[in-house]
Amino acid sequence: MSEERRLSPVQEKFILHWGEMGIQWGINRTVAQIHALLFIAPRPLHAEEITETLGVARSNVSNSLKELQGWGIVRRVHVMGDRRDHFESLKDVWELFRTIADERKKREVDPTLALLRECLAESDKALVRDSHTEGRLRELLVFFETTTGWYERLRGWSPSALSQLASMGDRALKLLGLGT
Amino acid sequence: MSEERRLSPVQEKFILHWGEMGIQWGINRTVAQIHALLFIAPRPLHAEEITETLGVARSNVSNSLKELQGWGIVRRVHVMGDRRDHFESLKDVWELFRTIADERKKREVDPTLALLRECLAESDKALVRDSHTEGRLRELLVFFETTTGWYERLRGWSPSALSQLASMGDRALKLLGLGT
DNA sequence: CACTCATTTCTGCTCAGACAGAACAGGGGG
DNA sequence: CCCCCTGTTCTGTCTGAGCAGAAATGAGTG
Repeated sequence: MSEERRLSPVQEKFILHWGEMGIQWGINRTVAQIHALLFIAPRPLHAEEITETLGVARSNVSNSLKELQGWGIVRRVHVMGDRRDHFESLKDVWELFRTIADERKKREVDPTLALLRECLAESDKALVRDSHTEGRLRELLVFFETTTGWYERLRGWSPSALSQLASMGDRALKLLGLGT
Repeated sequence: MSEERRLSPVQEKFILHWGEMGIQWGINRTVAQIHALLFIAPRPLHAEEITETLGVARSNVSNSLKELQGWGIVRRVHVMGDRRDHFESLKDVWELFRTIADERKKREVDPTLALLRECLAESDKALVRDSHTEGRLRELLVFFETTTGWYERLRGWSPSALSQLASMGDRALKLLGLGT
């Protein structure tokens, strides 16, 4: 029973903060906390450990883990000699955030693109044209198309390439003849 | 009374979608809907119009407008010969999202950076070092430092420079000798 | 084939955030 | 100077997400 792994003050602080951050970004607090715990855990944890460590109900942990797996940032692993499922987070930070970004794009940006195209199509065949609204929506569409196109190219680049590019800063722009 | 401006189906569709999107990103539905309405409105609207158009309480509109102003994406304007406050959204899409990104960075990313540094500092002087947690947090810190540094450089660039860079795609990388 | 252990699903409760309506404040204009 | 128009703040209600505990499912073992 109760291996009772106590969190260090630093760990607790981080997990609590991560939970609050989650809320700001539309992610359930417990889900975010569990992810934070798995992220700093030195080994895969099983549900019972999570339950005890965070003080939430087992069912809550179960559902939250399912959601995290749905996001693709937590996966089930098996530990030899233990029947229980264990869970671990993606550990590579770049991969982690790329995965989250991919998923958010799929869930939120793509449907928005679809909706904007739909709206513009309907607007086209409407009896009373509303060119102002149309213009606004078109600008939004261009924005999302441009940025997602950009993201899709970027996401394939290696972290090192990205960070090199970042560290080059404005020099990169000059090289490319894109100075402001 | 009741100028009763009715929304077109397209407008309604867009506003409702924008509201749902808001929720996904941790923004109140009504707040997002009001923003959507102001974004597509051809002229500044006063609170009463918003109340009627969206069918929400006046107080709700008042508070939501205050929040939108806090985000810096809606501002009060005065219309000649009308004592009532009128409100309009930022119309330039790039500026709009840059403003939102700036604000989210200030509210969420910067505090996270501060917290991670705090955690690492505390971890440094702890009696029992937890090098694993420390490592994870350090990686997160590097990630946030890198990406925010990158954002801070990028945010000054003109939309046209950004879209040119995007359209260049991988060629840009090759030019910079950063190919994967 | 029953029993145990692990996990998921179901059910109902709880509470925080969202909201409406009322009360309040104030500032022009008649 | 008073009253009306506009906007804000306050207060109570309500809804839905979040959650705990119970029940159900399943999987492995003796």
